[in-house]
Amino acid sequence: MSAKYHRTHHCNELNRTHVGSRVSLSGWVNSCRDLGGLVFLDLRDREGVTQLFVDPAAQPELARLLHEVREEWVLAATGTVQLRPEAMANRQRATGEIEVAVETLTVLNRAAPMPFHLEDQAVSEDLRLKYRYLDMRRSALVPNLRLRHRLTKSVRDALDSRGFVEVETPILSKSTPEGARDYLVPSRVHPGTFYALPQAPQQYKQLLMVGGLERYFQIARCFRDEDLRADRQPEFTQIDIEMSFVTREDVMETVEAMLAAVMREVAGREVALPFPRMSWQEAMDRYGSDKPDTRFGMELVDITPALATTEFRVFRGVLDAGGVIKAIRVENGGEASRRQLDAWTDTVRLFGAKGLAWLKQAEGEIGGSIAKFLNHTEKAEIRRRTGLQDGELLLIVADRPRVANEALGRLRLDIARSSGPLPTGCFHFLWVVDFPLLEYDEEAGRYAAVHHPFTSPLDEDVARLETEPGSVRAKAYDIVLNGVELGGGSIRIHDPVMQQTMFQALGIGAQEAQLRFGHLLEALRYGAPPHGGIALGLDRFAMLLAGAASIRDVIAFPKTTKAACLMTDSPSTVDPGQLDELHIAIRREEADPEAAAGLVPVERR
RNA sequence: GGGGGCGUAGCUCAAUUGGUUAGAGCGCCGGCCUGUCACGCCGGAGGUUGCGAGUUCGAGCCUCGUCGCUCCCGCCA
Repeated sequence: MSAKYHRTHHCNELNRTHVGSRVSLSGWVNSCRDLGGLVFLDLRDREGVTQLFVDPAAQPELARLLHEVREEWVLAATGTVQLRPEAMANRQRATGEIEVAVETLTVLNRAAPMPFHLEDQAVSEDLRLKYRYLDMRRSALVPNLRLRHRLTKSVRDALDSRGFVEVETPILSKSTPEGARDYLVPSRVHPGTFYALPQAPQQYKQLLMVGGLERYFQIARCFRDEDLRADRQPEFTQIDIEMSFVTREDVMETVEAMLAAVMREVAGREVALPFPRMSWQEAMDRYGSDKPDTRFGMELVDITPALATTEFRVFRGVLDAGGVIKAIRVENGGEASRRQLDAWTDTVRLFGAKGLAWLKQAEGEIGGSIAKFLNHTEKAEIRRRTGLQDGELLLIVADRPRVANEALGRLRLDIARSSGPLPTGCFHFLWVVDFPLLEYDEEAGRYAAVHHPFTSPLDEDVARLETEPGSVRAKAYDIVLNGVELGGGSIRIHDPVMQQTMFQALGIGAQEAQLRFGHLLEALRYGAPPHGGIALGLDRFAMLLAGAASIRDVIAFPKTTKAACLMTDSPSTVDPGQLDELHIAIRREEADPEAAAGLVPVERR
């Protein structure tokens, strides 16, 4: 009870109403200002900072102790709250009007000099990752983790109140051929076999529906051994949901209600329901993306009709090959420099576009890189379709629809982001529906599932599954927030025959289907209810709510883009004995004979 | 797998055309200081310029390779 670090208050609590009270605080030394005849010490805990005050004349032994004290030492202090002199109040802080006149001070722990300034906003990220526990003491990370906690709790409450049951599914799972690369875990007791870490609890949650659970959810850790991005980590968390006896509308309504509750509780915001819905085709046509950011305009305009009879060779070639000519109109773009246009050209080339054409208008006249190839009618028609005005710029890509859309979609985002911050505190939810069911994979020479192989086709498209598979749409839906894919789901196939048909369309033979998905196929035979669900990226959601630039900022211990943990230095080599037990031998890499021969220690850094 | 950016003191950065002993601020160590709040002032220590080759009379700077961090393309059912 009376431990020396017992606290009566936290460090963001005391104000003028506490003056005269005897209090105890514990925390870290944020800074210590020894003025010689006066000593101030800012004590910090997770809630805030309180100034401690010591008068060396009155307490010489305390002053001597404080002389030793350094940044980030851990202290417990007891003293009396006193008002600061009027002019000395710090209005920046909740506790700025008072200070604690110290009576006893205990050093709970010393601290080595910090590897970086905790207050320094410019510290490199690898250093922050190596000393994540110090990074956490700074202002940004802990509030993000607390926000994430509130988010998770709010999700649990919202789903619980709607009859959902939280169920844990196995982490040691089964490898499946479709989808992302698996993280594998070797089996000790079954030599030569492997578990896979789940990319998602997809099959388990469907089996829970067959099991009659009806409403399932899980805050589920998922693992994918693919290359990283600012919004992609090798392990991440999904809000995983599955429901029985539901249509797409039922799932979307449930998710909307949950998201509205979360937005209210976590962000204090009311969002209008239902969320807007847009077909995948419309999203691609208007925004060049299957996750459009609808916070701003600058939509893609199809100017193909204006150029249907063009004799400009480049455009003619594209049109004759079945391509399209699309444009975005950039307000205030008329002044764009050559250098800027070159940079934009590089951007569209990333997506396979051969080039970027541009037009601009000044004093009613259209000029630009391709102006001389267009006749008067074509220019007028382009102006009519795009609304081009003086001082504005038109960026044009002529290519296959997919290339033109994606290139301009990216350009649209880049230009919007570079021409000033996008509206903050603004949350545009959007459903994108009617995704294609299948997509032709050039490399594999077969169709692949756009969502996953358990996704149900639209009823009206089923007939085309075997004749024209590329045109079949899915009972799938993505939820998009501010241009970020927050989650996606679908109504699943619950008919074993349909599931077999789907595997066939994917080029998965009956034998392989049985080997990889036999458990699911069999389960569908025993009275599987119609069911569907969704999975939402918890990390991305937290990132957006926190206004963070990367999901690393809302994950306590994230990994680098090479999937390494700089703090624990994982992955790492293991004891040969461990490998023996797992029946695993490390193959020597040909590329580096010295390292393979063990002449050079393998190091990372 | 590919492309861009970055790598110099504990941290953040500088260093002219390739030229003498690689500097500054903060931090660290020592001292001074009665109203500070990233206190201030004086003094001091601190460097394998990520690593390895090469070019050169001479490399932090140029070339090649390599490692790490990061952004993007591919990839991510």
